[in-house]
Amino acid sequence: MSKPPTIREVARRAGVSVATVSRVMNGRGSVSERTRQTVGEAIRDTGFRPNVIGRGLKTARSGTLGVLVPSLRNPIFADAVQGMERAAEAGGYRILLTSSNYLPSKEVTAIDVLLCNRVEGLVLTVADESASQALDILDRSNVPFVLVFNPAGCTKHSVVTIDNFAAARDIVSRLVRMGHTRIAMIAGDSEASDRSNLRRAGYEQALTDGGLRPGPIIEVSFDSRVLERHCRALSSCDPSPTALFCSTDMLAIGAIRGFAALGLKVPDDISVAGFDGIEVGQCMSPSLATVVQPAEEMGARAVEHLLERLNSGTPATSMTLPYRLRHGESWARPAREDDRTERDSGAATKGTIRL
Amino acid sequence: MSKPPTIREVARRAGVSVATVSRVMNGRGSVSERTRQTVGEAIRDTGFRPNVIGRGLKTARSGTLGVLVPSLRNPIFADAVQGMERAAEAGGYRILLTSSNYLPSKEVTAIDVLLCNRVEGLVLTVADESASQALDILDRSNVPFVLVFNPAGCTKHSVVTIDNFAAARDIVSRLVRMGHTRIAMIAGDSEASDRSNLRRAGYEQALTDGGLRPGPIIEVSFDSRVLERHCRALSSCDPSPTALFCSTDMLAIGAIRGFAALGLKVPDDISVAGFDGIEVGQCMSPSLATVVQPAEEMGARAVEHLLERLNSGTPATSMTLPYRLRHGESWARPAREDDRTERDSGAATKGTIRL
DNA sequence: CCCATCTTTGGAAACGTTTACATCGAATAT
DNA sequence: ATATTCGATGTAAACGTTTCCAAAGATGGG
Repeated sequence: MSKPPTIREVARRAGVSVATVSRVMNGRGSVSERTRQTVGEAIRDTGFRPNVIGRGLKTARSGTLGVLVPSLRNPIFADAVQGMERAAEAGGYRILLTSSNYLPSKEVTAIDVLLCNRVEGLVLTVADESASQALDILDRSNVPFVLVFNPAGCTKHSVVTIDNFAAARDIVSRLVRMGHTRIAMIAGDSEASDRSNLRRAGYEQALTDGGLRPGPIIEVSFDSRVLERHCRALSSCDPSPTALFCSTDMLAIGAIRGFAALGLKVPDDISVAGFDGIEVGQCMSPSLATVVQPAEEMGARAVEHLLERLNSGTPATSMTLPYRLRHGESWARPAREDDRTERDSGAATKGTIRL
Repeated sequence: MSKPPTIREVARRAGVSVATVSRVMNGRGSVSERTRQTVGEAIRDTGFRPNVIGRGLKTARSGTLGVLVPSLRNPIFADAVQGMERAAEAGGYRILLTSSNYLPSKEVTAIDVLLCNRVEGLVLTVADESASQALDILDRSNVPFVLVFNPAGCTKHSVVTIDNFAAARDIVSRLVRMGHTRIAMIAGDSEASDRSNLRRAGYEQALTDGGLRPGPIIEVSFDSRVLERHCRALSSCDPSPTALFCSTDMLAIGAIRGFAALGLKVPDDISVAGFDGIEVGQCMSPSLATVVQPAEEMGARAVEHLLERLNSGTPATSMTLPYRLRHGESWARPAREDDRTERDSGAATKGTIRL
């Protein structure tokens, strides 16, 4: 376990001072061609790798960005992190990765750890922007940060997001225009997510616009994978919904699976629409109709904006990227004639079901 | 942009020396209860956060682990990284994340960056263990590392993996026992992956064991998403295969999608089996029959083993975790009677097709 | 009451860099 | 030839910690 060589050993070997070696490495200051060569050889011979910790201490720059996401197990975040990594690498930065598992308490400790590591900036997704203790800490910290996915609530923060409300409204409107009248929703636990709330509001707006009543809404814990129970509850409503909007693709996929387990066919028996646009959605059968968030791009843009703030002092800015609807085989016009014509007949189950 | 407070300011505020503050923070050395209180208050008042860079320089410990994976866009790696993050956090370590996009050249530069950052250890997945320049660099570096997913080739490295050969053989044997006689394979670019090669070997072994000839093998670029072309090529073989084994779930999902686009039903017209066990596989319809790698656990175990080597000097060790077969709706007995009985009739297309 | 021991504390060096400043020789301008 | 400038290089301080060592005060046994 021999220690790696230091700049001092390189200097000794090249017969110059450490300052000169440093100048050669960073290309700053003037160095004669001859010494530049000599030093270069010494670096190669010794296998010297500059210690960025030592450098960071002196320059007060760590060269790292902190990233905090709820979980990499949801591809939407994995994709975003992939984009962040790409952009960070392009900018010469490294990524310190943490995850919160959707727990606000872990958000706080993670932020704390990242700040101790003197990340130069952060990109993060919090459960609820308006009530995040983690953001309070960050606000006090003087370290610039960019939120991803979180809605652009207040203008003082940099945010890269899409219009969750409009997107949800749009896709649910599609269902309405297809002729669906009883449209249910499965929403991720709303306490845990400001996004989920906005999507739910968009859903309700679309129904109102269409002269329909919000159908049953089922709230599920955020990382639910098994949704048979919830699907059963939906299908046993009378009359049962002909369409279902889920606040994330992961939930939508679970729901399609749940319906299948109950012997219900999607979209023949019920249409399903998701939200996120994760890649597997379009690879499965039926392919998932959904709102596509450009997750990887969002991650990349977030980092790019962060680096601009860091390097050029650009002010904090919010970016609302375009989303798009992706059509899929998971939705269709309702099968039965009466489902297609009936409007606001009043029988739809209302209110929120908690399971 | 005021600088964060340093230990010196805390010391001044508490009226003690920096040494004492350091002792309070680290709980080392003896400090009277009274000063411990005073210092604690000073820390809280100033909002002091110890600068781990300064600490790292002195202690020669960065508190970070480097992680290198091909891409987070494949959930198998995202899951593994999630496991690594969890284990690292539990051990008081941070994760420096890089990705290679399956490019050996990026593997090298990423490793270099991580070493400059003085990671205390690494967890990585390389394209090909036996020919990885990145591993050569690491071998020379004295920094302990653990491979994940890569086959346990030589014993000198720590590896956390499954038996790729046996797993592939087992799942393909299932297809054979179901009665399939013409079983094709779609394999990720074998130059890029030692795993893919092993899985292919397992596939061939299963067929040989069953007295069958290897069917057509199609090699595709590793990150292929669109597989219609390849599916078309398979279905136009005469006689066409009744089953398909894919070297990753992502490929299998793409293939199922591809067949659907051609109007072919899985498993009615062709059975499909995957490899990896990513979560979405069991949520889609048809659910994907596959080999399940415990990705998250593998990541966690890799980090745990690494930390043990780091902290207790445990020697490098290989860990081959159990895999399991997950049955799914994507496979079934072949439909036509002749497909079920025919053995080695010799008509199966042979050799590797490159698309 | 003194010496030995132990607890508590502070001073200062070190970790590996960068960089402001000083130095020195050579080249250019006058 | 001298003054001036400039290029190349070295010296040393600084970044924020930890930790070795010494010192000072407290405690207690004799």
